[in-house]
Amino acid sequence: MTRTTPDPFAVWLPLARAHKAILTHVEAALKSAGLPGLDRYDILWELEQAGPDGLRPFELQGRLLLPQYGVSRLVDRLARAGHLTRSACDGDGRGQVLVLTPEGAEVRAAMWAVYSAAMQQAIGDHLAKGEARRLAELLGKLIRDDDTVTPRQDTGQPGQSAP
Amino acid sequence: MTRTTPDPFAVWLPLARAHKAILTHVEAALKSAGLPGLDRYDILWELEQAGPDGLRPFELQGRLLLPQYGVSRLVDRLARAGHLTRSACDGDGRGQVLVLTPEGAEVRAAMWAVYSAAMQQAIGDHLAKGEARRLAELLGKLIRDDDTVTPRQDTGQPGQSAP
DNA sequence: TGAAAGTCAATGCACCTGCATTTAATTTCT
DNA sequence: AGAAATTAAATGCAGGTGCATTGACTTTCA
Repeated sequence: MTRTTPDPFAVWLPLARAHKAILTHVEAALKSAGLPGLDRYDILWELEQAGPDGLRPFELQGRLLLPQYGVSRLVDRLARAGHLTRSACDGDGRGQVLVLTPEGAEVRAAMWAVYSAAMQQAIGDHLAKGEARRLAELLGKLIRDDDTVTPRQDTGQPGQSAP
Repeated sequence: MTRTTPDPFAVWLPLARAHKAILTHVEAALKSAGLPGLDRYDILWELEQAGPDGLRPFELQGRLLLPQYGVSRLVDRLARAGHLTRSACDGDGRGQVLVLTPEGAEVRAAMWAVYSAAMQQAIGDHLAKGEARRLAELLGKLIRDDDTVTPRQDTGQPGQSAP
C-alpha cells in the first residue's frame, strides 16, 4: 500500500499568510516609529555582539544567510547612515573590518523595543504556551538542513529575523 | 496574576526559515523548468477561473492581495509575455478587461505540475497528515483578519500562494 | 446640468535585488 | 620565486517594489 500524505497547500496557504501578516505588522510598527526596516536589524545585532573588534563582511554573510553582494550593499547603506564604520583590515589587504557606531547601537536598541513588542502582539497574544511550542516544533520539520547558520551564543535578542 | 505568554521568537524564527526554505525550493524548481516565478501563478489561475469573460484589474487586486500598482505592473508583464490580453471595457471607459490567452493557460498548467510537486516535496514529505492538520490550524491563529481575500469556490488548484 | 468627489489604472522616482563580472589581494603549487 | 587558483568585496545592468501623483472617466448631488 502507498502511504497517503497531506495536502501541502493546506499548510502552505496559512503559512504564507501568517508570515506575511506578521511581517507586515512588524514593518509597519518600525516604520511608524521612524526606524529602519527589519533587514537592518540582524546586522546591527551581529555587530553589537561582535563588540569593538567588529566583523568582516564575509563573516556577516555566514551569519545572516545573505548573498555576498547583499551584504556588500547592506553594509554600504548602514555605513552611509552612520550606523557602522568600515576600516581597512590589517593582515588582509582585500578585506575590511566593520564596527558598530554608538548611533548604530542606539538605533538597534530602539528597534528592539518596537520589534519585540510587535512580535508579541502578532504572535504571543494569539497562542498559548503549549500551542507555541508545538507550532515551533512542527515548523522545524519543514526546515531544510542546507540553509543553516553558524550557531551563536543565545543572548536573548535574536538575529535571523529578517524575511 | 498575569498570564504568561510564549516567546514570540521561538515561533517566528522557525516560521521565517520554513517559509524561506519552501519558497526557495519551489522557485528553484520553477526556474530550472524554465517557467515564470510564483508571483505569476496566482494571477494566471484567477484568470483561468474567470473564463472568457475575464476580470478587471481591480477585481484581481481584491483576490490577490496586491497593491493597485502591483497588479498594474504584473498585468503589464503578463501581457507583454503574451499570457493575457487587455481590452477596453465597454460600460466603463476607465477600465479594461483581462482575459487569459491559450498560451497563458498552457504556462499555468505547466507551472502547476512543477509547483505542486515541489510543494509536495517541501511540505508533504515532511509531515504526517495529523501533523499537517495541526500545523495549519495553529498557523490559522496567527492570521490577522484584516487581510482576508474575497472567498472563491475551491476547485483544487489553489491561488494565494505567492510570497 | 454641472461642479465636486470618487474610482480605475498608469507612471515617475527612488531604492532594492539577482546575476554576472570585475578588481584586488592572498594562497597554493611547482 | 612566479604562475595559477582562490578568496574578499564591489559594481554594472536589468528588473522588481513602494510611494505618491496623475490622467481619465464616472458617480453624486446641489
